[in-house]
Amino acid sequence: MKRREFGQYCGLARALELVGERWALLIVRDLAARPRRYTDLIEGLPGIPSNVLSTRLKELEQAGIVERQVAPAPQRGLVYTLTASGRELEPAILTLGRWGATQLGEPRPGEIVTPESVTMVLRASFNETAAAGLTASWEVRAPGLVLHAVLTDGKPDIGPGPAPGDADLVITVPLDGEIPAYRYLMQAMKCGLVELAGRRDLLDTFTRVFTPPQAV
Amino acid sequence: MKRREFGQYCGLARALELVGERWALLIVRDLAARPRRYTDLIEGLPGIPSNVLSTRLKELEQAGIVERQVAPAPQRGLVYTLTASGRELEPAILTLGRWGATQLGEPRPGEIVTPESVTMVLRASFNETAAAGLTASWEVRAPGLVLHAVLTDGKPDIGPGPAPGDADLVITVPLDGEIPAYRYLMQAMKCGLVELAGRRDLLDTFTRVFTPPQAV
DNA sequence: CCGAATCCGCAGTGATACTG
DNA sequence: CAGTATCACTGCGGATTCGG
Repeated sequence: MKRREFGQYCGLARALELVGERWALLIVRDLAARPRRYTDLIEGLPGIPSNVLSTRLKELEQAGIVERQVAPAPQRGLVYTLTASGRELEPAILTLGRWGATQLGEPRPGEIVTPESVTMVLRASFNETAAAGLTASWEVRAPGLVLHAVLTDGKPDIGPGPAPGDADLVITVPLDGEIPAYRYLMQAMKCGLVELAGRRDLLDTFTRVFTPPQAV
Repeated sequence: MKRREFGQYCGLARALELVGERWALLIVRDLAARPRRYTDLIEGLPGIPSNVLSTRLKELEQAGIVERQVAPAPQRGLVYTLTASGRELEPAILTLGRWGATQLGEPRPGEIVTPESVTMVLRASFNETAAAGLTASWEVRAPGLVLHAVLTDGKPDIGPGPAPGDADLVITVPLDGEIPAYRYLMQAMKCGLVELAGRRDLLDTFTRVFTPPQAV
């Protein structure tokens, strides 16, 4: 399985050799949100051919970016996880995603939103300065979507699924239809078109902490 | 020329649709260093097929990332430049390149280094904190390579070619052979195996300003 | 059901040659 | 110098099949 090379001794070229193939960075993004099984990945990557996913996972495993593990406690089966160097890709993914977000425009027909993509946008929108020193937890709910964001002394834990323990504030965005994109979630929050349960004063904190300095 | 899509309303997916095709980000990297002509690009991207370069440039132009211009003063001809949104890709390129640099290992046989790639590594290595408030200029020379780095009150101008005006310090790295990779340049500087012309005290400043906090 | 492997048609790519 | 043109090849997309 000889991989195609760029012939340059350059960090960018090497990065593209390792994660530049089609679908590769999207797979890493999904795994950065949380460990996933093969079929979870298929579901979160609309239209990926199963043979391509299989090939990418092997390449990423060989590159030391992805690990294949037997799932721990309840559900057994195989899960794919990022290794340490895979996790170090997160800043690159977030930075590239921030740029892409400026090019998004309106959703095109058929384009979907997944919990993993919203998770990464939420991480990309995290404003370290605004969060400094804060401790609080939120749970965001919308159709097909539950996310948690926990701040511990300014350090974020942002991911899909409910907050561990009880969230200080549960924000429910009462929209219809499919999973809404992050921008529509934030729009609803800033207009107050949300249902709150818990410390209502933390809604404003949330929008400030999850709006990047340069805006998305 | 229908472009392949990922079917996700997500910044990362959109970014990959726009600059995820083979060679695209390397072309953007070369143009981020300085405007280049078609044949300059061919020369700086070892092994790129000319038809692929041609196709990519058209796609990038249509995406509003690259502009085709008639060269200004002396040499006439066509040059390709980044648009504003193309220039906004630079943080993403630098971040991805920093990750790739951690995966580089030793140069593989036949891998080359180009002035554009070294320029981008120099920009990626810039340490804003260490540079704060400084004003100074350097010129780095090595076989096949001349770079300038100008600091004005902490603001960097880093690119290929000699410094505008006279550099405060000219650092010549006396190596043989092809263009050396950035890491070898820095190694030589930190060991003092360089020739200096100008304010010799600025050598140490240079190595501090161009070593990122987490090291490359 | 999960986790793939296999087969096929086609589009994107690589290599080379050629042209305004 | 700045690209087209041609053609072989391979990776990708789509579907189906297969073993645990």
